[in-house]
Amino acid sequence: MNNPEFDRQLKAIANPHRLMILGWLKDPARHFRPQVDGDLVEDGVCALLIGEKLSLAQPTTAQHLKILVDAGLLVPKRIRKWTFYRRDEERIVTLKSAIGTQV
Amino acid sequence: MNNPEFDRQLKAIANPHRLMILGWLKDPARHFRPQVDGDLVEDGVCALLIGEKLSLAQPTTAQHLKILVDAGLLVPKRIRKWTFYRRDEERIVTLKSAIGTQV
DNA sequence: TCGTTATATTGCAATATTACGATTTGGAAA
DNA sequence: TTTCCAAATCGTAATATTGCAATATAACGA
Repeated sequence: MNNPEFDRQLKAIANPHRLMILGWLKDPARHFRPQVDGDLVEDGVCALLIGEKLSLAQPTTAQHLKILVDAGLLVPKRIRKWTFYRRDEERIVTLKSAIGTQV
Repeated sequence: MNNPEFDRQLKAIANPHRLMILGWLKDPARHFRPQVDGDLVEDGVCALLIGEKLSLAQPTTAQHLKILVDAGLLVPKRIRKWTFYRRDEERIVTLKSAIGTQV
């Protein structure tokens, strides 16, 4: 019943900015301009572009991304100078299913 | 996209104590002893019994219940001296569906 | 009316969350 | 190496959340 990871995931999605990030990353090509390095879909979206769209300072964006990564909902991938983020669809499906049974 | 009610509902379920309340109220007869007034299923569960099971002070329990009621997930019903709480299954289904599409 | 019981409200402390500026780290280019 | 850029971390302020004690309100019963 008392599942710390589940609780961390619920807290992770209980924020409008982080919900927006998750929403945009469902279809990166639709929401972000092409990147020089890293494929939008394969590798994910550069933290810089996400922060730009959020209109939040860089450390704040980094913090939100960390919360989503720590919750297991996003996968980070470092390529050269940048960190790209994509959804972990499997974990997200599992989370939704847990919400379905536990809420 | 920016839906204040949806955000309030996500915050409401992002707490272990409130998750427990929602879980117990799925099958009140399984988790609570019979009540003198008010049918466990029809009317809901008395705040006293919920607080007892939570092992939290009465004002804290009342606060958690208020957050769930304000989010539209619980329905309160005052009968005589007591307030009974039951799940608003319709709103909860709608919330789950919104999580399904928005997360 | 008075006392008791159940719930709600208020005030407050401890902690968590969210935001930012400043600084550090890691990698790439000059 | 030095410089530059992206990201991460640190320190801190503002605000929100969570808990409790004290008190108020509402409903009942004697």
